[in-house]
Parts: sequence; structure tokens; C-alpha cells
Amino acid sequence: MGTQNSSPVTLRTLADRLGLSVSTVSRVLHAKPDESVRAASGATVERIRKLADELGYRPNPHATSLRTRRSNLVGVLVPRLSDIVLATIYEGIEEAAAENGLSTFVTNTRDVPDVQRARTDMVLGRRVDGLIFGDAYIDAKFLAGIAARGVPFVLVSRRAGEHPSVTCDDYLGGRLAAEHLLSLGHRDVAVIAGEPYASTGIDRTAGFVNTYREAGAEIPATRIVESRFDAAGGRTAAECLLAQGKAPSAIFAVNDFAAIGAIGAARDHGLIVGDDIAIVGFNDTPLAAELPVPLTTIRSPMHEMGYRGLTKLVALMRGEQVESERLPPTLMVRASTTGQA
Amino acid sequence: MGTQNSSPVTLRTLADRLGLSVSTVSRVLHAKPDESVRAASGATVERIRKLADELGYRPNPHATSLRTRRSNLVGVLVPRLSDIVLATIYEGIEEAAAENGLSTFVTNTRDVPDVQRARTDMVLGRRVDGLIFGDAYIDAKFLAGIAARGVPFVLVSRRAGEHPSVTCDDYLGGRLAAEHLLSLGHRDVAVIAGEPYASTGIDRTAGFVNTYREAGAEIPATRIVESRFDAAGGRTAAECLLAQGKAPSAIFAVNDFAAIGAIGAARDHGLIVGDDIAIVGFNDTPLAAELPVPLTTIRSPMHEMGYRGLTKLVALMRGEQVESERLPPTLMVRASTTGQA
DNA sequence: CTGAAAGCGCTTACAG
DNA sequence: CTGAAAGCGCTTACAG
Repeated sequence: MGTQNSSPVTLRTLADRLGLSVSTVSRVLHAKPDESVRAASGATVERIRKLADELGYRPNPHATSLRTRRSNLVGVLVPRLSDIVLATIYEGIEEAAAENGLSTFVTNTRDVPDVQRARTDMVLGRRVDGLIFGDAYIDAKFLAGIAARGVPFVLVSRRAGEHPSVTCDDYLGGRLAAEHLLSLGHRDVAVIAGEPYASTGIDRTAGFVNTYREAGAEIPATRIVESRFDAAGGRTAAECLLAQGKAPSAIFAVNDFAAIGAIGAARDHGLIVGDDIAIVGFNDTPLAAELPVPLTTIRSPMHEMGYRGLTKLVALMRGEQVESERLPPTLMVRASTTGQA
Repeated sequence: MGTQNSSPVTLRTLADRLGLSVSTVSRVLHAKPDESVRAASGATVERIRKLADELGYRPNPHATSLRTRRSNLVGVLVPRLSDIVLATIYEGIEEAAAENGLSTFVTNTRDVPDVQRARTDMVLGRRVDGLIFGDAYIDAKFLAGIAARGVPFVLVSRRAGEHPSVTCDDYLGGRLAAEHLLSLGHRDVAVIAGEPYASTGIDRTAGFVNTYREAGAEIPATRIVESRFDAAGGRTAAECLLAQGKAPSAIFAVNDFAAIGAIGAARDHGLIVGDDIAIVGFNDTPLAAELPVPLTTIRSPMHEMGYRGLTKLVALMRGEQVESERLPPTLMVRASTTGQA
């Protein structure tokens, strides 16, 4: 209806048909409901709105952007959307973007600095009004350059430097995991710590390690191994831990998928997860509760992180001051630590 | 380097500094390497390119789009990016898009028709040059409307009607699963069939069921249950199957995540997966091989589907004729069907 | 209350 | 080989 293949309907189309000027039509269609009073006479407003509806008028965003120098576009950079954590965060971003009349370009950077740079340039070339980074390196070197260009941005999932961010309180999450294992009597534990450049892994590990230290059970360096954030990475890291003279009685993996890999490795070693060895993950992805041995994990508010991240970016783009946020995690206790009986 | 906060550099900036006209600068910068000869004299070309580089000139895409009526933008609609299958397909789309100088808007429709409609309108409002649907309903009603508007589009993952699509040969995939289970001696099997509106589940189920029929082992209707495409859906469906008087000796789930849910349910029933009951998934997502009991599954070329889908869309946008493609799947045999010994 | 005019940054015949 | 001009569709002072 109205959206035929023929020549698209523009302000000019409407103006000509109504015998009005483009200015008037623009003013009316552009005005918020309450402002329209000042845009034109009541009758005119009605006529314009009616015809615009009938003809299915849709403003051309390129013309608007060219004129106003605002694109209502936001660039979103993530390590990989095939990581459900980032995909869920993006769902939150998208929801908030839609509510704010913004559209997003999302792109995978695979945590590779050259790709981060190239994709950021690409997105900036598209004249986005702001950026969201889900792939920040803790050293924040790259971000300093972006900040210098004056483009508003916010970080989600991972914090870096003093840049505005919305993250899970990962340190607290690590602490919750430690307190849980401590309460179960585990003194000899290990950590699958994630990538060394991501604040998520760093903070979760720190919260965990410090809590054990406070409990008088220092975790030796050999019990803390870096890993990729996927199942294969978790398996490799767990193999390494289980090959040690005396295996730990519990493992904290800073990511559910790494935890799943660790479960596989434990099983290969003839260990019954939940009985012979306790395993804790992080994020509470939907799979965690459905696993053959349901996974004890720290739930992080992924969707909310994205939603609030975009909301914060909107504030920033309006020139407001913003503060970083750390959203609280929750411990989800399941069979992987309490046993399968 | 050139990308300061100050006034952006435009063709006008370059033209003024060089004492040339905007036309000439545009012609030179716009020309492909070999065409530049006809755009201006060698010396001029050099001067223009050099200054553009120094000043970091980036054409304003809104101006270009407004003028040329091409946006180099593509809309991508998927049920949910938090489904790794779609996320991986999107990675393929993004890769091909980057190679073709296109940018993408991706959006989640959750398989809800009203959302599909609304998001399609939104993306069309952004003046995309083409669309990719990863959320097609088999009945293709909605798509008929889009086709009538004359916007080029291609389907990925799910086929529908005669619209151009790039899919896995799902029927063949179902057949491979059946032949594998048949070769293992399973005669009494069941199917977790997915959503009834998605060609993926429909075709995989049909290939499986028909192969069993040909082998003289008709699968009764009670052994075929619909399901959501996630772990929780798979678990529910499996519960339903395992509650039947005599449980099947093997289950084919049309999706790895549903298979994982089924494994959990089987385990709850005291069955040892791979020994007491065989389970086959679909897609070979990265997790499949890393599960505690590695999952036998049908690998589908997800990344390639996306890549070829976008490539096909480019052809379509050029006005070329295109044919649908079905990419071949591969059987991956693992412990979930062959036992854990 | 309404309109004429300028201009956002680009491309593309058309002239010379 | 190079430039002047028109125009893509919109917004926004400015006048009246």
C-alpha cells in the first residue's frame, strides 16, 4: 500500500498534491505530536498527516543525515557474535536502540587489534553518531585514540581505563564463586582464567583468588591457567590442570563454555563432575541449566548490560555526564558442585 | 592524523586547496585505478590522491546515497543472533559484505511475524539495497509481499517457495543421520523435529523419516515431536519421548542444542548416552565435539551459507539471474551413537 | 500560519 | 583535460 516500485514519495510529492510548500510539510511531519500546533493550522496538519499516511511517506534518512549531520546510527564492535554472551548483550543493545530510534552496525573483530581498527574505521566512515565496544583490551591503548577523535562511545562487558562502561561486577562474581566452593570445603582449587587482555577474566579471577587468600588458602600460580573463552579452550586448560601431580578438587572457569570443556576433560580423566570434582562456570548461559550435569555458575545480566550500555551512549551523545556501572551477578547452584545424587 | 574534531574534509576542501573544481576531484577519487587516466591528467590525479590521503578524506556516504540512490546497505533478519547457528551464518554474511563494500543492519525477529514485519519496515526505511532473511516461514506469505515491492532478497538457512535461497541440503542431512543409525542396527527411533514453520526441521525430518521408510522401518507419528530449537526445547521433547511405554533406542534431534537437551533428559532417565540410547544432532556447532559425551551430528556449512547468501544477493542487485543452492552436509560420528568405551 | 531560499556533500551529464 | 550547473530529499533560519 503506497510502497510501490514507482517513484518514491518525498516531501515534494506531498507538498505538490496539497498545494503547500515543502517547508510546511516538513515542519508538520517532523514535529512531535504536541508541537504540531505551532507548525501549521489544525486543518493543514490533518491534511498533511492523512496524505502522508495514504502514500506511505517515509523520510529519506540519507537526506536527513546529510542535512542534520546526525545519522542516528551506532556502531557496535564485538569479538564474535557467535559467542552467546556477546550475542545476548547485542540483543539488549538492539532493543534499546529501537526504542531510541537508532539503528546499529554490528561487526566481529575477533579480538584482533588490526581488525578492531579496520572495523572501527569502516563504521566511522559510515558516520555513526556513537560506538559501543564489547571487545575492549584492558590496556585501552586503542580506545585512547578513539577518545581523542571526540566520538562518543561506551564499553560493555569489558571495562578499560576510565572510559564509561557497563559491566557485570566481575570481581564480586569471582568472590561469589570462591565463597561457594569454600563453603563446600574445597581448599585446593584452580582457575581457568580466560584471556589476559579481557577485564572479565582478570576481574573474575582476582575476586576468586583474593577471596581464597583471605580465607587463608592461597592459590598457587600453577593452578591459574589462561584460556580461550570457548569449550575447546576450557578443555585444553583443564587437561593442563588435571595433568598436574595432584589434581585440584574444584575448578572455577571464568566462562560457561570453558567450564563445559573442563567438564569434558574431567570426564575423560574418569572423574565424576559434582562428586569427584566441582566445576563452576560464569554467565549462566541458557545451556548451563540444561546440561547433562547442570552447571553451577555465576549469572551475569547480559541483556541488561547491552540495554544499559546503549542507553548510556544516548546520554553521552546528548552531551550528558555519565558514570560507569557494574551490575550485580548472582550465584546459581547446581549439580556440578553439589553432586548428582 | 587528519581525522580531527574540526570541520570534516569534503570534496570542496580538497578542490579549494588544489585550485580545482569539485567535479574533477570527485571524478578522480571515484574512479577505479585503471579508469583514473580518463578522469584527469596524471599529475592532477597524483596531487588529488596525495592530498586526500594527507587530509584523511572519507566520502560522506549519506551524500553519495542521496545522489546515487544506492545505499550499499543490506538488511539481515534472523530469528535470534544468540543462536550460534544464525550467528555463524551472519559471520559469513559480514565477511562477504565487507569484501563487496557493503554494510549490514542485523536484527532479531524471534520468529514472530509482527516483529518480522516491523523490523523489515524499519530496515527498508533505512533504504537498504537488499535483504537477507534467515527467518523465513515455509509458507512464504510474508515474503510474497516483499517480492511484490521489488526489493531484492535472498533466504539463508531456511528455504521458502521459489525464492532464491542458500541452504544446507537438509533432506540429505536427515538421510545421512538415518543411514548412520540404520547401520548401527537401530530400528525403533524417534525424531525431535523442530518448529513446524521452518524448512530446516521439516526437510531434515523428511529425509530421516523417508530413509527409514525405505528401509522398511516406518516411524510412527508418536515418535516425531515438534520442539523449539534450543536445549530446553530439546529436553522437553525428549522427556515426552522417554515417557512413552517403550522408549526408542535412538533419537535424531534436528539441532545440536535440542540434542544436548535430549542428552540431559536421557541421563535423568538413567540412560547412558551412546550405550543405552543413541543421539544424533545437527549442525556440528563447536560445542558438539567438546561435550562430555561428544555428539554425533550432521555438519552444515553455516559460515559458507552466509557468505554465499550475500554473494548471491549482490548478483541479484546487479540484476543477474540467480539459482538457489543447497550445500552438502557431512556426517560426524562421535560417542553419542557409538558408545563411550 | 506559510513559503522562498540556502545548503548539507556528493555525482553526472554537458560544454568547452 | 577540466569546470559550471543541476539536483538527490531534507531542515531551518528568515520573512512576511
